[in-house]
Amino acid sequence: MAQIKDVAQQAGVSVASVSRVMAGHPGVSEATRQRVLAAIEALDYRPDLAARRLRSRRTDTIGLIVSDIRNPFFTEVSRAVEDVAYQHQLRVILCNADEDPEKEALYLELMRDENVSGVILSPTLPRLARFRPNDYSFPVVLVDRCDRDTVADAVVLDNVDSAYRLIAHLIEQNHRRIAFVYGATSATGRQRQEGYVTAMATHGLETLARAVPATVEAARAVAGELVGRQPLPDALVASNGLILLGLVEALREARLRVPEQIALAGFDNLPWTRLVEPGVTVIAQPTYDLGQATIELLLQRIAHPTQSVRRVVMRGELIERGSSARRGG
Amino acid sequence: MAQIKDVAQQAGVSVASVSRVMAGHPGVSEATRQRVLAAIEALDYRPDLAARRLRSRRTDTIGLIVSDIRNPFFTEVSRAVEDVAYQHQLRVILCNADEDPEKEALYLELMRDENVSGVILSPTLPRLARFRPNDYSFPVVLVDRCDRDTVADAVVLDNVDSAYRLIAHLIEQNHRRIAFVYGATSATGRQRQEGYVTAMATHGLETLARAVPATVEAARAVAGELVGRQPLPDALVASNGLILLGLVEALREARLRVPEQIALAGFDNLPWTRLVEPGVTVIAQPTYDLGQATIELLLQRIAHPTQSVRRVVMRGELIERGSSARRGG
DNA sequence: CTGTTAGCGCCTTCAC
DNA sequence: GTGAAGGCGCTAACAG
Repeated sequence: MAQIKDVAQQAGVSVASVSRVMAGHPGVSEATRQRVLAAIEALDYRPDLAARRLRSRRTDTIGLIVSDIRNPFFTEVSRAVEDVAYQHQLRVILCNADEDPEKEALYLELMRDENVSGVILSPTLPRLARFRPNDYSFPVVLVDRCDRDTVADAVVLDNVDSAYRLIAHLIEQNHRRIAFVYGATSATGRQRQEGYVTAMATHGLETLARAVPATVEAARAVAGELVGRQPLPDALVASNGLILLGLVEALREARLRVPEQIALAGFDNLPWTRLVEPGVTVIAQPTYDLGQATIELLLQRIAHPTQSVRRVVMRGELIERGSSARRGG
Repeated sequence: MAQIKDVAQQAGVSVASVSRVMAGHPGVSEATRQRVLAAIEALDYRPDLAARRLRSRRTDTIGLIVSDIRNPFFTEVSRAVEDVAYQHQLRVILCNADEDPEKEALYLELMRDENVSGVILSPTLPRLARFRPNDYSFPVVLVDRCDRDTVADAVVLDNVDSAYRLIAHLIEQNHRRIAFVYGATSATGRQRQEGYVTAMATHGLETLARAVPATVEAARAVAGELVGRQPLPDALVASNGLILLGLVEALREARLRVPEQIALAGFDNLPWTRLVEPGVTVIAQPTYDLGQATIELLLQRIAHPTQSVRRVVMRGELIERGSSARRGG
C-alpha cells in the first residue's frame, strides 16, 4: 500500500505538498498540484484514515442510534441520514438499541470511544426524561422522540396535533366510543395519547386508553380484551404501525367487520394499510424528510457548536380510507 | 480526556504496563494489575481507537453493504449481523447500495479506505458476474446472492428449489397457466425463475415469465398487462416481496377475486401477506438465521484466511394460505 | 509557494 | 516483571 511519502517521492515534492493537495488547501502552484495528482493516480494512493484521524483529531463519522431497525419508520430515516451523510463525506455508524436502555448506553459509550463528530438518537423513555446535551462529549440531535421541556436539538412529528386530528376525524365520522392503544415505552406514544385525550375531552367523550409494549403481540392481546367489552367500542386507534398491525390481527380473530361493526385508524402509512380491505385510515409521517432534516440539523450543530437550540416539527398527514367510514346513517 | 500516560502516572507504573493490562497480556504482577485497573477506573480512561488502529494496523470493523435497506429482508439480515458483530466487539459500517453498481463500487472503495477486517455483500448482478474474492484487500462473504459457479464464501436460500416447490404446490392445486414475475436485477430473481421454468417443464406446462425492475410500480404495470390477456392466467407468482405487493395492487385494480378468478403466491413472508384477504401463499426465508450464518462465516474466514471456500444454503419454507386454494372442484 | 519536522496516542520490541 | 523508546502514517505549524 503506497503511502504519502511514496507519492511525495514520485512527484518530486515534499509530503506537505501532497497533504495540501489532498486537503484542497490553497497556496499550491498548479504545476505542483498536477504532479501530485499524477503521482497519486499512478500509485493508486489512498490516505490511511486511522493515521489521519489520529493526527487531525476528527473522525468525520457520525453515529445513528435507532430504537428498532425493524420499524420501517427508522429504516426510512436511516436511508435519508445515510444519503445526506455520504454526500458530505461522512461515515455513518448505525446502531440498533432495540428499545433497551442498556444497549442504548452501550452504544453511546461506543460513540464516545469512536470519537464521532455527532450523534443522531431516538432515545428510550428513561434517557429522554433526563436528557442534557452537555452530558455528551459530542453534539446530539434527537429524532422522533422529544418531550415538550427537553432542551435539545430535535426533529419530530407534531404528535399531539396529529393524534388530535385523527381522533377529531373519527368523531366527525360519528364514532363515539373510541379506544386508544399506545406504546408505553416511547415519548411518541405518550404524546399521541395526549392528543387523543384532548380530542375526546374537547368533545365531551370518555376516554379508553391502554398502554402496551410496542409489539404486535402485546397490541393484539390488549385489543382482544377491548373488543370483548360491552358495549363494543365504535373504533380502535393505534399510536404506531406495529400496534396497528396487532389491532388488525385482533379484529380478524374476533371476526369483526371493519368499518361496519368497528372502525379502525392509526399512525404510519405502511404499504399494507392500503392493501387490506378496507384500507386503513392513518396519519402518514414524512419519514424521509424527517431523517433529512435531522442530519442537516446535526451538520449545522457541528459547524456551529454554540448556535441556539432548535427544534423542527413536521406535520403528519391524515389519509382517510375505508376503515374510518361514517358510522350509522 | 485521560490518556494512557495519565493512567501510568496515577498508578505509578509505565505506559507499557498499562497497555499490557488493557490487552490482558500475561506477565503482569497482580499488584500492578490492580493498581492499573484502579487508575483506569479513577480517570475513566478510554483508549483512543484511532491511535490503537494506527499502531496495530487493525480496525475490528466490518462492512455490510446491502442492496436496499428498505427491503425488510435486508433489515432483518442487518439486525442479525449487528447483534453478532457487537457481541464480538466488532463495529459495523452499514451501507445501502440501492441496487446501483456505482454506489456499490463507491462503498467497496470506502471499505478499503477504512481498512475493514471484512465485508458482507449482497452484490449487484454485474459485480456478481465477475466476482473474485481476490480482487479485494479484505475477506468478503456474499449474502442472499450467489451464482452456481461463483467461487466465494456465501450464505443463500435454496432459490431454485424453493421456487420449484412453490410452483409444484400451485400445480398440485390444479393451477396450470402460471405466470411468473421476477426481479431482473438480482441473481435471486433469476434463480427463482429457473426453478419456475423447471417445475413447469417437468409438468409439461408452458411458461409465461416477465422480468421487471424490482419495484412495486414496475411489477404492478407488468401484472396489469398479464391479467389483460386472454385466457386469463390461473395464477400469478412473484419472485420477492416487493413484486408481490405490485401484483396484489394490480389484482385490486383489475377487480379480480383471489383465488376464485386468479391465484397468487410469492416469496417473503411479510406481515401483510397474512393480513390481506385471503392470505397470500409464500416461501418464507429464515432471514435472521441467514444474517447470523453470514457474519459467523465471515468471522471464520477472518480467523482462517486460507480455509477452503464454503457455501451455506438454507431452505425456504412453504407457507400455504388461501391465495393458492385449489382450482375448480 | 514549498520543505522540514514535531507530534497525534498507542503498542511492542528490547533491555534490564 | 517492568520501563524506555521507537515508530504506525499523517497533518499542520513554522521556517525559509
